[in-house]
Amino acid sequence: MPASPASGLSEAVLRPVRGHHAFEGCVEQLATAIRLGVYPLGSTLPPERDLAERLGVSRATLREAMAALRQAGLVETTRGRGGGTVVTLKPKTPSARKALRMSAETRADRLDALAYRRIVEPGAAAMAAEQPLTSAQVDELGSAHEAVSSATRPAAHRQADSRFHLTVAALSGSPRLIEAVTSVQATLHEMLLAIPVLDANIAHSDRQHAAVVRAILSGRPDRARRAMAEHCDDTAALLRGLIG
Amino acid sequence: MPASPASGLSEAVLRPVRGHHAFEGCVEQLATAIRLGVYPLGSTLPPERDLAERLGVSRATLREAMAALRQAGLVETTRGRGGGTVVTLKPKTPSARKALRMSAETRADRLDALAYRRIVEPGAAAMAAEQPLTSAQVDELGSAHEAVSSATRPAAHRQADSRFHLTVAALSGSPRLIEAVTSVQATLHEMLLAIPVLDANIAHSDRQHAAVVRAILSGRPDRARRAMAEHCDDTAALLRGLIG
DNA sequence: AGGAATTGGCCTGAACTCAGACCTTTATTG
DNA sequence: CAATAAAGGTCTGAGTTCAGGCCAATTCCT
Repeated sequence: MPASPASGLSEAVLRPVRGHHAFEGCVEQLATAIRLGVYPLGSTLPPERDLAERLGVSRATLREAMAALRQAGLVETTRGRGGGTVVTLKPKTPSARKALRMSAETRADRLDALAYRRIVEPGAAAMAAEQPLTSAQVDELGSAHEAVSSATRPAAHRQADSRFHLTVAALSGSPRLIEAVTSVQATLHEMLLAIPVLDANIAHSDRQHAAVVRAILSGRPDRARRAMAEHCDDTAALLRGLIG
Repeated sequence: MPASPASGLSEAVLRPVRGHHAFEGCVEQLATAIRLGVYPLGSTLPPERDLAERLGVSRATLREAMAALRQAGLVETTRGRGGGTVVTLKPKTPSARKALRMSAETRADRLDALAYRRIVEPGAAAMAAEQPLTSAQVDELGSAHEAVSSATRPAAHRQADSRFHLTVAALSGSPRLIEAVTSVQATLHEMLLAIPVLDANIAHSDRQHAAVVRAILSGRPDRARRAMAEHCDDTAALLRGLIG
């Protein structure tokens, strides 16, 4: 052995130090947040200076990203006090179109996202159930859940669903988990846009959401984990049919 | 409320698009890999061109990072065919020193790492147990485990332990999980260096490792998850005492 | 009405990063 | 011994990003 490390660890452990240019990363994060409904239609994004700081990027770079979003029609900007950047993107309606053209890499990445989700989202639910929640947090969870079950149009339902999952993750209080769930939801969202919405699936999904909420509110980590795991499994089964 | 999104999701979801400069990121990843034992003392790192590509960085940038590692005494470089960069850092011996001076942020981050670990490592173990393993992978797992239990000096034991956990993660086959475990092990490693090594702890830990290995080799995901969860809990208990 | 505050728009010089070509050193191979 | 291959060492010009200050528009407060 030529002094190189024994195993394949080397290949597995080293990861790109940063995938793309800074402004592309900003575009991606903001566009994802908008599409997932973190910033719903009509809401105003935080001021540029705040966003830049939060994204760890200079204002110049952030503004490049904003320009891209503007040009892509996701947002509109007005100046002056009380002005800002408002979301104008209408959520897309899921449909069963071109779900087929997919490179092997994309396919593998999506399967990985499903497997990863199966681990982090139940974990997040369990952790949320362990936390002592403030009444504001209880309200947030309640309204996030309410928004999903009362959404009528498929597009709105899709966004509300993402928001619900992100809300659960946020309740866990773990920055690492929140990031994990956010990135996994971004991938998931893309996949879900490619399948038609069936009422039966929605009703089923809502029941599972309700079970998760109950478990979290009553402080039962294990039950929350199992409920979320089941939910992930069912969604994954639906999606795996699509992509593989 | 001024049209800004209702919840605290906004603050939670947006994360720095990249923490630092590219070359700092490279230094960090390589130094971590070396300290965790991915590249043990005396081994040769991959050629610069390979490393640069794997880290997604230009060779110029990678070389800056290498220069930093060289200056810090972690590696030495020789030219010509068969040359390269070899690891010269001797693993540090754990000891109970200055574990006290710690900012509130650091403390919170470490607690988060422990909580996150409790979710991702058991998940990785379960996933590894689900995979059909090649005989090469079986060997890798075996020798990683063997290295831990047969290590005599505390410093070597520490590295072997990290390698063991990374190996389990690598067997899961999920890039996202591997990254999660790597980053969590980096933080954990720092913490573990600050506590003294007790033979009783090591023996206990080794028994748990063995249980994890058995469960993975016999293809029992649930058992693997529980075994790893128990192991994480015990380590965490040890560490939480240290950091408050 | 007038001033203060908030917000996006813009500019500049310095620092960082990239891609790729080319050079030098050293070991292997024929 | 000469040729080749494999590795690190160096250079250059272009593109990105940064920090921070200043400007312009608009609303809020007195």
